[in-house]
Amino acid sequence: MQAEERQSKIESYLQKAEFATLEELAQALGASVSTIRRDVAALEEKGAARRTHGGARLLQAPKSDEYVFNVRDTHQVAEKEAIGAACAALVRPGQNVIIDAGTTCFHVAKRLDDKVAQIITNSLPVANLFSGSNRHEVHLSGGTIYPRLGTLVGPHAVETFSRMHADVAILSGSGISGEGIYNSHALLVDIQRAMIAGAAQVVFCIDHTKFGRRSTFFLCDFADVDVVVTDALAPADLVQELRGKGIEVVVAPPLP
Amino acid sequence: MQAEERQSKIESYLQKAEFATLEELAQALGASVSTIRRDVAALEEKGAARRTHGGARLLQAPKSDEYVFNVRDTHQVAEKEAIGAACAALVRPGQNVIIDAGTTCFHVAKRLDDKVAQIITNSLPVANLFSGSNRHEVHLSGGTIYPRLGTLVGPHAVETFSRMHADVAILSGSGISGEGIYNSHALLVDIQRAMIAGAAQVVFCIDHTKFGRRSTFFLCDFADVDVVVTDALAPADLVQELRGKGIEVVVAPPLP
DNA sequence: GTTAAATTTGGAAGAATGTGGAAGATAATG
DNA sequence: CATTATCTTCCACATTCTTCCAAATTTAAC
Repeated sequence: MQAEERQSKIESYLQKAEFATLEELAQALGASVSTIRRDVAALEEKGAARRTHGGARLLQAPKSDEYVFNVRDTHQVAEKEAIGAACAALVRPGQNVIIDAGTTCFHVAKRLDDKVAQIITNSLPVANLFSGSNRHEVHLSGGTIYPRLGTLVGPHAVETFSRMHADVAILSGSGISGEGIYNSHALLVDIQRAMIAGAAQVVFCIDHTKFGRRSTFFLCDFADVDVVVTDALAPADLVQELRGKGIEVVVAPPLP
Repeated sequence: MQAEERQSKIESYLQKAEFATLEELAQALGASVSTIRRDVAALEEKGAARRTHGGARLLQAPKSDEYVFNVRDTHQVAEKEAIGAACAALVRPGQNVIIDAGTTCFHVAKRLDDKVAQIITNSLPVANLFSGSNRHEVHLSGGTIYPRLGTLVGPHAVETFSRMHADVAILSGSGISGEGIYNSHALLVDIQRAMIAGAAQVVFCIDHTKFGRRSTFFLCDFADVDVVVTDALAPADLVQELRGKGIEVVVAPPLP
């Protein structure tokens, strides 16, 4: 195996795990501890990881903070809370909703309260949020847990959504441009497409930092989208452009 | 485990518990009190926690959005912990296991550590337990959350298990008599039957208070059961009777 | 296609650091 | 004030790091 390939595998291992011992990495990649040590040193040099005694740790939050489920480390909390409140206000009492994984959608879930009775999600944090409540019926998709993010992924998850239907689907993405909406995780794209197909109304919650950005995977174009909820800092020209395409754009006012 | 990882785990433990004794942390993380003391000192240095006599406390009030599950639990804790340890000892490294919902099985899960790589469950607490670990692949069944218990039930859950296979299934019940094993929740019985059908070896963890009791629903007879794990207070005559039927009965010694 | 140079890899020896426990000092509790 | 628990400080031991070297692999040259 090439050194570069190994290093990129170490990176993605750390993306998932946050920490890893050299021993662990050596075993996972089939290389010696010495080699891994050198690789980790190179990654540190490059600024991609930090060396610790006995291992390595992720230096910075993974490239898309969107799916990291640690509220402490999240950015744009105020904006996301505002978006959460505005988006929850769009939901009419009694509707059943699909809620995507990710911090932005989690903030919507927090604001839903007793408005909705049925919730369908692939997010462990959302499931935990409602798990104690007997006023909600929560359907959790099956699937494999993506570590650290608490998101259920894989074919089971896709299948669940392709067989369920809801009045509203609340989703998020990691980029939005004139062409459509993007996401940075390949595993999530299939799931989100199934969510979109299964919902009568599709709402995307996207904070201003994602505007004008295209990330790795194209998710859908605007024909599939009914509403976009964003915050007050979203660029006015792009908002205007979206409205021109017939999308309802809700700009969430900052919360007091 | 490396120092940084341990410290980060201490942080998230404190997020859940707000306060923790060093003893408690040492036990939860499998390190000595001395080491934990040093870690907590480092966290204080960093400004992430505050040292107190005998333990550590969170600096700021816990964020309500944290990914939460209960650290402390219910009745017969000592017995359940003993059963958990004894049952986990039965699992051979590298096997993949199905884990049932319920507190007894949760204690087994806590003791599995790195022994198993693949875990299949319908329990939210078990899923949360492993959700941060990169060393485990956790498959969560789909289904509807049964509120109080954090258990996934319903046709989706049954279907998941009827399509998956494992080396060992670890289950619990609410009653055991000469005829077989019982459970008090109708919704769980179908799921447990699917778990049994999908596993090469079936292990039941049943504490002594359940012996000689029959509860509402008959789950299975002893033809389906390979091993029963119970605690030292289980009535000797019933244990003998089970052994007479060819069941391997493991009586867990009390933990020191 | 073969040989030589350069690079990468895996491992070993001593240095550095982390870990667990013990003894006495200090603080909490009744 | 006596008793218990916890803290500090220290030490032996274990793990990991650095540095070096030989073998293996890749690249370059002929």
